[in-house]
Amino acid sequence: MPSTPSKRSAPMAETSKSMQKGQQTKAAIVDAALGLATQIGLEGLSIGALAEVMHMSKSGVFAHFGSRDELQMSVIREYHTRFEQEVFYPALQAPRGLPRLRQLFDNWMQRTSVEIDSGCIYISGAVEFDDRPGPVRDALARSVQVWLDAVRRAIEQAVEVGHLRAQTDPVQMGFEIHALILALHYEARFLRSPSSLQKAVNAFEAIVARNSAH
Amino acid sequence: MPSTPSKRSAPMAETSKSMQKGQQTKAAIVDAALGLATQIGLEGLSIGALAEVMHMSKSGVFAHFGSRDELQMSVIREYHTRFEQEVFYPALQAPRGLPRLRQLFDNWMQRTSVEIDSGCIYISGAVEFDDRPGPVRDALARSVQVWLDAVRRAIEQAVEVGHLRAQTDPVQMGFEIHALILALHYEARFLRSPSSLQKAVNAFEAIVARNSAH
DNA sequence: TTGAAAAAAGCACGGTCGTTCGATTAAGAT
DNA sequence: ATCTTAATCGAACGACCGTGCTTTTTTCAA
Repeated sequence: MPSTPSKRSAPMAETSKSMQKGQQTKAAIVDAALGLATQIGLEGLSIGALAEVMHMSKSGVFAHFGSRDELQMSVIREYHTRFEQEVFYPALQAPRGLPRLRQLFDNWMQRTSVEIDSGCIYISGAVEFDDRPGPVRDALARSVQVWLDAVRRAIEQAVEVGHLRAQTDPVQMGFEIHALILALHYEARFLRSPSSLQKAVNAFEAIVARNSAH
Repeated sequence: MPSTPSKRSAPMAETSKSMQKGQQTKAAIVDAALGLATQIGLEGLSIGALAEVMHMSKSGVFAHFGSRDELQMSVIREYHTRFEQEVFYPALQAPRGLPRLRQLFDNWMQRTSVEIDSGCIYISGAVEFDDRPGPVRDALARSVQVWLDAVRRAIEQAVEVGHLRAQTDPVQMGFEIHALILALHYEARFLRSPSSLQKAVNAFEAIVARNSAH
């Protein structure tokens, strides 16, 4: 019977299908680690706490990764994958140009809204690793950059198809959109300020209007 | 001879003037602690490391605060004071309205630029404490809110004196300006993306233009 | 069903953490 | 110069950290 032994209900990359027991529990560990990391940050993520959640021994958990860095990078990879699945790919169904850009922002904001309760490791990780060189920082920065580049490309397409003015600076516009997400996260999650979501929507519409053709 | 025995050259609230030795070294400790906290965060700030910097024993440092929370809150208070001195008060010399708002943003951005090397505890602290209730979180959130309220008030004044359109939503505009600072910090400090400062300036001008009278 | 290989556990190590407490030194007023 | 008080030190505590080893358990195929 191919029932998954995972304790958490969140989506997992692969379940049991032609997986040895090892990879299976490793996936479950990464899943739990991601849950912990979004709440207390990548730095706050400890192997002991993770083992407790998994009902395993510390060394049992540790053996799957070999180092704390590898554990953190596994979490980053998993987060990257889910971000792609939830935010990026679904937006590709919208037509090129403004509709797709709008969909990307909507999905992004939707995800950020969820993360007001759970936290976002692209944001918390940036603060935790901005001064700490190493492989984890590199992996995180690369992952973020991939996403920001995707947003910029969507803006460029919107210019190409004539939805946005030709003088639109895609990098500048990407910066401004990214800023809205950061402020939404900050004001909603830390300051518990209500209606932050509406403010982000308003600001996005203003940015689009300013760069719109006609 | 009233020379200050402080090891660091950063500005200190009070030096020796009618200060017992205790308060004097406490001020020096807070000064050093602020320096550490801006680099590695309030959470990363450890009493042991602080004692080493101060050439003191752990317990000697600890005795001045009685708890780690009190140390962190002392750092927050000190940061608040310096932020006021460097960003807020100087801008009050500019005339009410758009000039003062511009000056506030300039000073804020200037400070953020410096903090691209040193870090900003209003930003790092937000992600460190967004899920951790307690007195430190409260002190930090209150301190941030005081500043954001000051920015909002400056916007309201700009509306009152007719520099900005009457339909301008000060809370909305404050959100958007705050967003630029967050993005500047994120992209410059974490992603090491160049010309982030110029992007923030451009975006600010666009926001002002959109809300300007005439 | 047996046996090799993989997974997990158990235990210990050196280290850092915040905090406590008693002893020791320095400071400031008389 | 003395004495009280404040400031600092030194050592220790329990807890948690990441990691390395060895042993036990589980898995999976022949």
